[in-house]
Amino acid sequence: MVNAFIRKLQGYCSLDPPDLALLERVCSGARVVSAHTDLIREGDKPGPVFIVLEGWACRYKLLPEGGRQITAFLLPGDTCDLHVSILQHMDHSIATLTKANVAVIPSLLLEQLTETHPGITRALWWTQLVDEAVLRAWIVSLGRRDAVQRVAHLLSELWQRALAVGLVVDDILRLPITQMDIADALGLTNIHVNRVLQDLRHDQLVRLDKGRAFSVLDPTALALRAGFQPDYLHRFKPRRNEELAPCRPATGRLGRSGADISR
Amino acid sequence: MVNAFIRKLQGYCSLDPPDLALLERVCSGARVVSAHTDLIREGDKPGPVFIVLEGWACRYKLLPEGGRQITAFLLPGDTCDLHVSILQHMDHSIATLTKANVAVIPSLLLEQLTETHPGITRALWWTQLVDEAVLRAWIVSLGRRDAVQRVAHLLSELWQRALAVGLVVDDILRLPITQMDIADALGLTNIHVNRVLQDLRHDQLVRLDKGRAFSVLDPTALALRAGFQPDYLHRFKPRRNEELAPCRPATGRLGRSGADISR
DNA sequence: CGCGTTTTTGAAGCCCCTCAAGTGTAGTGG
DNA sequence: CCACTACACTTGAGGGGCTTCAAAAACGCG
Repeated sequence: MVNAFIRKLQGYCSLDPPDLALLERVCSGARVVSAHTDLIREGDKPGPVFIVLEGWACRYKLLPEGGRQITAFLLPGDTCDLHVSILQHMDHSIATLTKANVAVIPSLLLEQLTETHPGITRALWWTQLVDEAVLRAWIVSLGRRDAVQRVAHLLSELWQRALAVGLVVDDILRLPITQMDIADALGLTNIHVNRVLQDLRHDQLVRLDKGRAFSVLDPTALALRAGFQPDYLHRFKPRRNEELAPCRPATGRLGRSGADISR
Repeated sequence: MVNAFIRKLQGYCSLDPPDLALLERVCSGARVVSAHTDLIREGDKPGPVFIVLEGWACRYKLLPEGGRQITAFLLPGDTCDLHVSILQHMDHSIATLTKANVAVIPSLLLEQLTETHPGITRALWWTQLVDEAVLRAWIVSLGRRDAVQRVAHLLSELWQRALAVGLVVDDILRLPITQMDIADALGLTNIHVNRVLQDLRHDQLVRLDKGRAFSVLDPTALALRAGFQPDYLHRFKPRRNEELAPCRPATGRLGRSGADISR
């Protein structure tokens, strides 16, 4: 089976066979990292670029008061930023949530790679734009959705992203994360996340499995509940659950047209 | 006076005189846009790249139910993403908040520019990394800070960014935005923002001026109230208010070291 | 089996929202 | 100059969603 990183990139762009082979080789030197291990910490000098090949990780920031806010989940195929190395220090930490298989690419190597392979460069740009779009969607959830919608939206997003890298098997996505992780991602308490999940379970949208992992049962109904519109993930390859049609939001206060601005 | 965009880039990197002249020329064809005008809308096909030279703008998303969530404020010197043009459609809208002066750069021109001028390219990478860091800080605010801290943090961030482009005059930063805008940015109601601002005014941290604009009076105390740590803005040029020393947050649950991962 | 972690349940309370009204300010036109 | 309008800001009362605190049950791993 092709690795998750390549599989994800192919969801955005068509890559030439030579590019594919090159990426395959670059990722070959992966190493296993146990669960709950920091790959890099806030304040550290940025080092190599990480690519998660198996397992789950997250970006997070700690508050002076002791709280933790997760700002992104990294699934297999996800990377940390391309150009972090030009910064003096990390402004957030990255840690594994489960045992993970992580490719470690020297930033210099990646730089050379992008300079000589425009196809790969373009695919990486795409992933970065999607990462930013995900951050914005995260903000919308935290700012304007209630707890049920937040959980449903997060699960819907993870479902779509998991589909893209083949993490959904038998129509089931197993989430190897705790309710505490979800709470820290959504700005809630684990207690309230628990109650929300009970609601969703009662409505047959998710299920709690053995082994501290729950599954998404009905992604369509879940997306409906969340007000989830998958456009922002910017995938162009056909995906399942196409019935989640993008709906244009009602026009708001800022109604004046700016069409003439562009030209 | 040099334009805000160039001034901002110089806060990150040293640019050669020829690069400066080139940027100056690229920005010369700016146009005036009246307040509350969409530069581009969610769903639109991405067009040219905008650079705000004067005035304020914001990125925002509308919800199906009608709410608005602002995900970023664009100050003079700020741009929209470099590579948006490779996406099929915008996942968010960008609108002016005040009357603004906006440079409109064809994406093709910008592409050529970056291919031939590595210094400019590097500076633009930097701004993009900072934009992402700002998004993450935004998430932390929405997820883990109460209303007073959120407002104080936003004002502190805007203060620092305004300093970088010379928007702070006589130790005063005028914010030409409404309390509604702040509310839509912070996931609050305008009513509650109003009460929070009254608290901050009572403590002599901000002031309400004539002409629907308020000023930051005591940025140091404000930053203290917010738990604001300016590191994430990644500026290397000396800035004022250096007394806001970055403090390393307490180590959290994810304590295991991953130092050995990097090499 | 035993212990740490995670999940679950209950009760009390607070932060912020909703609804509703009222005040102030700027701009417009008679 | 003053009505008239539109918009932003302000104030109050009541309610709900989520938190905090506390403890028990369930699970998983050595």
